[in-house]
Amino acid sequence: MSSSESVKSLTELVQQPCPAIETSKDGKPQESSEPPVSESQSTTPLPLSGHSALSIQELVAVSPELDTYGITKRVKEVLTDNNLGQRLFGETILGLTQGSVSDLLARPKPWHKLSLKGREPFVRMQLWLNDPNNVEKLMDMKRMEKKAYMKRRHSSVSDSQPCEPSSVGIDYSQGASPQPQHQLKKPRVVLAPEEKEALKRAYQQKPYPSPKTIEELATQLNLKTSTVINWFHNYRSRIRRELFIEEIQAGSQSQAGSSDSPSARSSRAVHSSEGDSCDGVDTEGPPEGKQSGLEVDEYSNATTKSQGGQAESAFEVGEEVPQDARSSEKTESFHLGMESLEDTDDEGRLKAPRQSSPPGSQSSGETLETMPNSATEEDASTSAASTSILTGESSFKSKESSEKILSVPSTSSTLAAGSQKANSIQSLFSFSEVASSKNTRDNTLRKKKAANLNNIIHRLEKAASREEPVEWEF
DNA sequence: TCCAAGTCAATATG
DNA sequence: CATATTGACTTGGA
Repeated sequence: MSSSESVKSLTELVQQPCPAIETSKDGKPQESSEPPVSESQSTTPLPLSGHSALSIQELVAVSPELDTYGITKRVKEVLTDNNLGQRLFGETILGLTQGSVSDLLARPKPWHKLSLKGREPFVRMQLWLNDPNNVEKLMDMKRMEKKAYMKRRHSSVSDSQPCEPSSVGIDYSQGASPQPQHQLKKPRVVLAPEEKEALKRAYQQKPYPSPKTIEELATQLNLKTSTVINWFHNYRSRIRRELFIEEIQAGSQSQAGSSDSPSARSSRAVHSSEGDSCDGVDTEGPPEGKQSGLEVDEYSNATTKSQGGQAESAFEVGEEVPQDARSSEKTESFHLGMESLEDTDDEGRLKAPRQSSPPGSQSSGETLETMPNSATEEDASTSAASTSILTGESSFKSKESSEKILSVPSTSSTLAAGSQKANSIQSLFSFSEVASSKNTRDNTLRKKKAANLNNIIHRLEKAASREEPVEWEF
């Protein structure tokens, strides 16, 4: 019964552009003339109480499309203007930790790409922005926190505080920790730059590595399998996200007005809307150059660029590529160069802080043990690649080349079926940047896009296994 | 099972 | 101190 009505009012509440805050510089074009729906029921701060959570979810369910980018922008303004931190805001208003808030504010995903759960924080933020007392409330919280802190400092008694989890063992050896026996702490794996590089390279060749491949990678990098798996998951989704924000920014700029329903891509067959951009093609971004055209013509760009890819061909043909590049066979082994780490040695790190020692034996390490400087000094030309993934492998500018290798070498074996078509598709994209010798640094962006493209290709291939893919038009 | 999306929480950086 | 990054975990969908 009340549903329809309450829903409506709630919706309006959410939509409201936040009249209170004076920070609204840009001001939204749409001003709701409706006086605030004094529905009150408070602003339900957090799930703490428990009785409010529900309403939020309902709200999310009926919420109109929100401008996530705009919301985060305003939130950031308000927070900085009032010297309020993300931690406080996150914990108090969103019920999230500082890190999550930071991430959310820095890289909001477009509304239409968010799940119900993912929309929740944005609805909360909007609600908060609409609350005339938002800042004050937070300030109060801040004060209270400070007070509590001070109190604690002066008297360590603290009756209402369990005194944290510290205590306990008091003195641990801390230094040696000879045997891995205290799993309670888990050191938190920190991948070395070289390891990340190797993984990225592996990703570019195979965004979705098979279990077997993952095993190999793990072994060769001396990482736990789960770490490799997690890394791929995280990398994939983070790359995807990077593109999202581009999408948002680009969108908000060029085509502002118009109907507010950017979402609905409504692609006939593909709901996945992965299409979010096949634009991936590099957008040549001069370092920090502010210029850049935020046009949406990237597509044209893409096409143009793609054809320039012949340079790549040279690469393909070049036998430089250590063996199997084109004839891999069963043992798909890739070669990820460790990339010379500049001059500075490198040896040391090998023993990263993690103690990866799978239960039981294992020790397949063998060759890769400590390969860094040892072999490969420069022989590379031939032998090297054969086995270890991490070998220095410096046969040639691996850096650049490998970065845009995207051409899944042979591998016809794996995806047999749709592979062929996929190949053609790939050819369409073959980027290949010719000389990028200039700013070799910072191709990160390009790299990411390329990676994403590969990702997309992979999906297409998968989807293609069903029917004739030839239709794709980009 | 795999994957993606959200998060957490440790740690890096500023 | 604050904010940013990132490996791992959780949840929910095929």
